[in-house]
Amino acid sequence: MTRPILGVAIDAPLRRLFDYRAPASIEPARLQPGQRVWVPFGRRKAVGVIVELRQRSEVPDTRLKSALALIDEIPVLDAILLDLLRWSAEYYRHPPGEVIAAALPVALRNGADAVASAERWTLSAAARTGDAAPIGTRATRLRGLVDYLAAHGPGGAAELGALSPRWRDHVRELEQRGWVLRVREGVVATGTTTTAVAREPGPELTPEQDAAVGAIVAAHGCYTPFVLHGVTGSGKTEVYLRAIGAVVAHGEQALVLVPEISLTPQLVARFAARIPGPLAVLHSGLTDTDRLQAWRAARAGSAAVVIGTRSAVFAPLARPGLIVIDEEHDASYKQQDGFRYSARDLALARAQRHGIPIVLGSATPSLESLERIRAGRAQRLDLPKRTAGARPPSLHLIDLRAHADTQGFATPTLLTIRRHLDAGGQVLIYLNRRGYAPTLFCPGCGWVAPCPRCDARLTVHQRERSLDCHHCGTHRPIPETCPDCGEAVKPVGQGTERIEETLAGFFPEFALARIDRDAVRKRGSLEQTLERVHSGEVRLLVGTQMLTKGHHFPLVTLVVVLNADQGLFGTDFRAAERLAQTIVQVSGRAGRAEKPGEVLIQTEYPEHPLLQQLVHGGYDAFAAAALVEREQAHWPPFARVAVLRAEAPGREAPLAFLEHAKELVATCAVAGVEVLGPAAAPMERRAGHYRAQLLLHAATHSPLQRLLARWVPLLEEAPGARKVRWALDVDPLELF
DNA sequence: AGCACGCCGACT
DNA sequence: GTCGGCGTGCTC
Repeated sequence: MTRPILGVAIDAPLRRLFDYRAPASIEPARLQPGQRVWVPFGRRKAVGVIVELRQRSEVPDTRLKSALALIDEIPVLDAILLDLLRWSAEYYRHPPGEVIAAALPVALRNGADAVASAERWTLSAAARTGDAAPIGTRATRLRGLVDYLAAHGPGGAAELGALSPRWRDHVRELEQRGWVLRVREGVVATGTTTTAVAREPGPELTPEQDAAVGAIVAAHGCYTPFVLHGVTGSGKTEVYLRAIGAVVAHGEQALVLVPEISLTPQLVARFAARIPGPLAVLHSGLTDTDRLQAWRAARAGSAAVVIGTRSAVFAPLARPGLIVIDEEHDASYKQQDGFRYSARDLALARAQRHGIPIVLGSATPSLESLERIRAGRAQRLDLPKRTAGARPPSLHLIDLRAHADTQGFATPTLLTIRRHLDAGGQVLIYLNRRGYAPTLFCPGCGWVAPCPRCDARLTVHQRERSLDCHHCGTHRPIPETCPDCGEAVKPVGQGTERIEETLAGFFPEFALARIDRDAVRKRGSLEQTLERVHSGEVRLLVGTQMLTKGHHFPLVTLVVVLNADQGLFGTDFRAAERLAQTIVQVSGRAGRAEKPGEVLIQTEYPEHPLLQQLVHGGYDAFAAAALVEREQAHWPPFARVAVLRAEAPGREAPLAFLEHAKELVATCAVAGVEVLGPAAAPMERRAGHYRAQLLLHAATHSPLQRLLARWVPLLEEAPGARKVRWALDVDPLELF
């Protein structure tokens, strides 16, 4: 076999592979796709991943360079992962090097060793034959190390460290004098595993849980997608734990994906207490070293369970047995910049390639997943009842037009809060708007404080005494008076900070806490607040979305949704789905223990069909109706869409680029793809950039993919493509 | 993305 | 006279 050509992916925004001659020193038989290589790239050195081995290259011989060195013997990407990543790069039309980079820990992207190794020291041949430089008579520490190595053979940090506190200095000195040699040896990676704790026995399963576990276990070794629809408190996690337990008992590994916000130490502790084996954790808060260790433990198979956020979908697994996606409807599974992949969709593709079952769990399954069930592409598992006899909460709509409104609260709402507090219950108030007030207003001339860099208003933060833009981070002091007319300005509207103040005025005798990004900014303050809530000290809890994810509040008997209307008339086809999910998720915080829960939803549109369906038929009724609407309107999951977004410092450039892009669609000669726009984004200016987008719509996957394959290369060449920042989003979560 | 080349403004 | 601004081009 002659020196092959390597098709190499390099972490650069270029939609192609780069061809290199194999390194001269490497036997061709050692080369495999998935290995990393050092390559000369432009005027620098880069780490690349071999994607293909070929005999020929289209690149002229004169321009072809040789790879410098092979980094791995064992590929960092096995055949299945590499295939998944190649498919992803095509599907999302994203540069292959960036796609592969997304799948590897930073340390590996920079050339670190993929195999865990340990340093050991051994006596050199020179030391044995007496040729080493002499050690002085007073250097007893050095002598002691040499004697130890002579008596016991090679030693590592643990053994040598026991001999002397400054052993590293001494060993270095011995190395310099030629007495010892350093050797690296591969070891089994142990990774970021939690310390072993006593395994707790699980609770007894309900018949529904038992049936769900049975179905998942029976699918062992076969690609079988399950959608586990379990109402809040029905014990989804228990189902995961049992199914994972069975997989681990088979000697296989489970991969568990969770939304960013819910990967808390408590969740990890719960898994650690129940899984009979080491756990590797992968999330964005880890150091590069920790990530590398967890990655190694996953690949070596020493981690029985790998639990992580979005990017953990690419974690290597020595013996894959099961994939679990918790809260599969959660938006954090879709990467919102760069390589815009859906970890949920890629996990399905991965499970299929491995031939293993996958569980998508949620109390509010995405319409995509519900349609997957209807079309027979997933098996439904239901947990319709709460465990421990807890009853589902009752939902009531409060008509904001029919009742007096006191600083955001309708009178019946205040009376109900009073009733629950007097009965000893805990009350949770949900408002998805942090800060004190969304606007600073001048009653004299009508001026409102604008963000200088966005088409948005600045939010008043009373405690910080600042005006903040929640879109670009602009931060400035609150003016005393109107800059236009000089009159005194005042905050208008409600944010969580103001709601906290209002409630403190209404119910001064009850302890109050707020949970939102501002209130928990300090490290550990979230834990402290949660502790005060769980102890029952706090009686009124105000918060944003942060409250609805991953936290359980068993003492809460009343949940109030202050304003449901923001999502009711959204321009996005997913607005209704998101609102329903939010309401159901926040409602699920009520009445988890033996106390029955009550939920009040304040709205100006109590007759709105979405709210009526939710209140009277629950999430299932809502979802069924929403799916009918989606089908009639030809939106996903009954159609495929992609969005081309562009932004630039000037207003015209993005629109001009998208207009040109639209004309290029026609030259691609692909039937069955409709182009809508271009249109400015609803908030056109953000952080000083003007934004616009173009929507592509097709009935099915294949014409859209055929078009994108021809279109995106044209976009890269297009004049004006360098004047804007553009990005393609296939299967976007948000249209605007 | 990096990195270099290249051509016009305010400074030692 | 140079240091340095960011436009343009290239990476097997």
